[in-house]
Amino acid sequence: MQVRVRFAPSPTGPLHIGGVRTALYNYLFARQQGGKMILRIEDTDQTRFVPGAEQYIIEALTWLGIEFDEGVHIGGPFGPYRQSDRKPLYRQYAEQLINDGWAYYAFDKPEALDAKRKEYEAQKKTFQYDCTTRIDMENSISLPAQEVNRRLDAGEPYVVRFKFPENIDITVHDLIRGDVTMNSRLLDDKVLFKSDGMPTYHLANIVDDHLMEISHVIRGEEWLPSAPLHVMLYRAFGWEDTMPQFAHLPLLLKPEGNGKLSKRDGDRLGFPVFPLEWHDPKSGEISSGYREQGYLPQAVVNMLALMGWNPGTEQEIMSMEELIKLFNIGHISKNGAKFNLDKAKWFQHEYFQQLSDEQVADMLEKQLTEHGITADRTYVVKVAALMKERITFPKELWDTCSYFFVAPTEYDPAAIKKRWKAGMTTHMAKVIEILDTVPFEYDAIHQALLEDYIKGNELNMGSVMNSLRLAVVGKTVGPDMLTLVMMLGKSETINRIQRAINTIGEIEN
RNA sequence: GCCGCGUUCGUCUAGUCGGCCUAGGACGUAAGAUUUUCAUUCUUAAAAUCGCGGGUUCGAAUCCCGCACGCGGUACCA
Repeated sequence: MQVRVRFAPSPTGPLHIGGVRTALYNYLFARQQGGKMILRIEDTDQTRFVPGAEQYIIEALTWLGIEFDEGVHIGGPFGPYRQSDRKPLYRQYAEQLINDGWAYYAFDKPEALDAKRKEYEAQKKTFQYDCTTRIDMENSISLPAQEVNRRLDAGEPYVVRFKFPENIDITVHDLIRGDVTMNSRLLDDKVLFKSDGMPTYHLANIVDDHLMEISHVIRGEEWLPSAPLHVMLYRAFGWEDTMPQFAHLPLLLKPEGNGKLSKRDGDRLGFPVFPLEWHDPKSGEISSGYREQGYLPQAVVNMLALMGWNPGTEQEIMSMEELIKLFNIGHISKNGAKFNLDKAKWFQHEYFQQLSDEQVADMLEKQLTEHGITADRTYVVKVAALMKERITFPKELWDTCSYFFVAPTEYDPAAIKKRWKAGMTTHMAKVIEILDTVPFEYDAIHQALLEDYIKGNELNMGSVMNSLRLAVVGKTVGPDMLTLVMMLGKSETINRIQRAINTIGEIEN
């Protein structure tokens, strides 16, 4: 049997990171099984449509390297792949269910249903449209056939509801959780077909999954409660023998406390919950994205893959290719996972280190341009190589290595206090003298400055070298001091030291 | 309320049909080593009486029952 899986988001806004994980798991499974990955847009709720959301979804998954074989953006033999484009298709299936006694027309107005719910609520009960209450409502079961036909002919709005059998156990076999059984008595007669002529999710997803020959439905746990309905639908249509297998994924939880990860949490705790930055077309609100924060797509993929799944070994760093090889549904965990920012950063750091010097140089060059600086490519690459291991995000580049390109204009007061001791101006003047007289080569300077001058005079290595660093860099962080001096060149280094001597001056302590 | 799912170090988790678990790894944390500084790297440590209570068994994190807690669902939303 050909494995065919689908990712079926609703274009109601930016794709949530939990949705991204669902897409990823579908993708990994499809690739590993040599199957097909399909993108289907579930836009049956026209009131929730958000412009740009569909494009966002495609762009986000493309950025992450999650590719499709068929879908709304590339077509395929089972199209169309947007449910609104399949609208004419669904009515006949709803009618088929009615004709076979699996569904019925219901004419209840939304206000009438609301009133009913309130009435029940007043008695501390919950109204449910089911086998015990449908006889009291306005539908083709409670109303005489004549009346039903009259209303239909008169064009009265109606919905189609599923007619759950009264008391049967329905078992859903879930690949992650095993058998889950629910009794039909507790399930309500869900609306299958809405009065606006569109199907609900329940009808559309069964019809489409069947027509598109989907073999495995891998989706979020929030669908588990309605899975029995879906199983019943397959049964009602007579498609049970080709029904897809189900796997309900655990939820992604917020980092603190409990509950589903939401947009708010991300903004509050300083990490994105969306793959890409999102500009809300209505409110104008901007939500940050992993891409814009500088996360590498491989890092996001790797991190997401391990939130709810593991390869069964202790390996944690895995490329997409390895994930595809190693992925298996059996190792998906049952419990929800809390998002952990530190771990996300760790993955990012790991993948950032795998970048080539050239790639980091590209990032750095872009930032230099923003600061109006042009520099020699070879020099930029050298800086990139030196700085790479010290940072996690591209945006840290400029802040941590600007001194390679511009002289410091101020000196860290804390560092002055700690390192610039009495007599330091004399030592710095001596450093200038050494740089000026000794051949400007790493080993020669090293010998003259570190060995002969500092060690020879039993000076404090930490103090002198850090003061030198303070003078040249402006603060006491950075790569190997002499490497830096060699890169800056003789005159630039001397100028910087001289300026520091003039600016900081002699300290008495 | 009702229904369903879940519950192992702070976090992600290993643990697949009971014994090799005096519960392993990773992130984070702490200490140390290396380094002229920072970062990296390396070493070590602390950290879960396996939600609680009962069983079953020679033996349970692993099986059964009850309870608690958390989450999800309970829309003409997906």
